[in-house]
Amino acid sequence: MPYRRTENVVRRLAARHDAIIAAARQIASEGGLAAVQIAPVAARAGIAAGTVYRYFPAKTDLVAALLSGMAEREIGALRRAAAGAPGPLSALSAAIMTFAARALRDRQLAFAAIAEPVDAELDGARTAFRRTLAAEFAERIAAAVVEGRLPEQDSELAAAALTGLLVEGLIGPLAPDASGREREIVQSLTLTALRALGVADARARGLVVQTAMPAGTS
Amino acid sequence: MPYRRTENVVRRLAARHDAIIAAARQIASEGGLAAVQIAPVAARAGIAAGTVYRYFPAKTDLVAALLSGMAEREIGALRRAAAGAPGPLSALSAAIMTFAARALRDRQLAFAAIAEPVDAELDGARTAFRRTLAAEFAERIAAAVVEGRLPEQDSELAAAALTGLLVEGLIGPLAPDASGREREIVQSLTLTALRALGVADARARGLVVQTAMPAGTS
DNA sequence: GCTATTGCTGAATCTTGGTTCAGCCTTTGC
DNA sequence: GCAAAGGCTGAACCAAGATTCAGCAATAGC
Repeated sequence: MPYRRTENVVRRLAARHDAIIAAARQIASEGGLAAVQIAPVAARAGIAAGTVYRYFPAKTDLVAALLSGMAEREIGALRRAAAGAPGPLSALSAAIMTFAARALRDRQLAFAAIAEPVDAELDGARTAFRRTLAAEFAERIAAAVVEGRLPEQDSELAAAALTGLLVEGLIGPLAPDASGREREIVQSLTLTALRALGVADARARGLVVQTAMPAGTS
Repeated sequence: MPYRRTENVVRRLAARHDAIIAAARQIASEGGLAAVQIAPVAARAGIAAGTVYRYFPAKTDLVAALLSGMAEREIGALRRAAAGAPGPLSALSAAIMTFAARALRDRQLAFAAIAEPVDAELDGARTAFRRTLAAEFAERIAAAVVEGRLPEQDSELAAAALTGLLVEGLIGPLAPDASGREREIVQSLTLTALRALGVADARARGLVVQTAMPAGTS
């Protein structure tokens, strides 16, 4: 019984799996989710179209893998940003600003992941992303409410509204052209977002200023 | 030269034109924009599929007609609601509440018109709707800012954010189930929206209370 | 080098749904 | 009732793109 799937092969398979997702991400970043088609992804990954199906049972699964990976990194970034904050309110503020800044950094990709119109099958994967994001916000809102730093409110509803506010203001079709004034937009929108949640004087409290447009990776 | 397109025929043609749009609206209201397909629309309108193309050059045009009609009615409703208000702030508040209440009344249709994922061709028609709505809000925000009733802000950006806030809170995939508590959600979201724009004490000022969930038509 | 096993290829197939059009039907004006 | 001019029909056509699969290639173990 020759051929026993050696360590070597396993590594190669895993690498290819990741290469496919990476190719999909690149393409999404350039042309949106609509451009994520099997043939181009395969071409970019340097394999044949049929091979994709040895790694993902259907295109939906590929997209789901791509998006869940992104969601994970995104949530991680929010948490890291919030972790250093002294209180629930500044943690929330940091999370909001981080999300905003990152979304503007790769707007096309963010649009693809969150807002771009796609057909129903893919939308499931997409909604999961949105839901994850909103859940993260909801938790922080609830925490701030409990500690009396925010007025009483339905944290789920508020988180949904917050997500919509940020998405539409940053990356939706109505969002203004941000090139060159990213920082201004991030600050302005964060201010609006915090006001929506019930922070009357975010600026005065120094919740909005301490930002740096991250330019790094991940 | 017989057949001269009599008044009678013209009426019938116009009626059929409207019937097609009406059929499309019904179907969208039941199954979303994705369900608006030529064959079902034709069937519901009582005509053959090919006939639709005698009235609309392409499906996109049918959808555009449907949406622009809806947008017109929607904007009209907002304006009527705002017209009776004593000042720019209460006009804005009335517009927001009206939009929210109407959206919840036919959520599926509102979702189809504003938020449902669709493919790119249709999205143009859809974005127009959204843009119209945001423009209406932007104007009212700008007016309130000029009169010093709202803090200085970029009214375009604020309007985009406001639209996103309302859409996601009311009809997007993250929106909570509203059945039975429409009024509560409308009020809560309006409060949040007004806070976002810089109204610290909307409730105290009586900007949020005077509502009636409209149950009528149009 | 040989063979069993697995991986890869990419052209052919399928599916979905918009769009077309040759032929039939209806209306008009006489 | 008749001819001309549209209008209507719906089956056939087409395009896009996901998915399949028979044949070829590579690898492991000997």
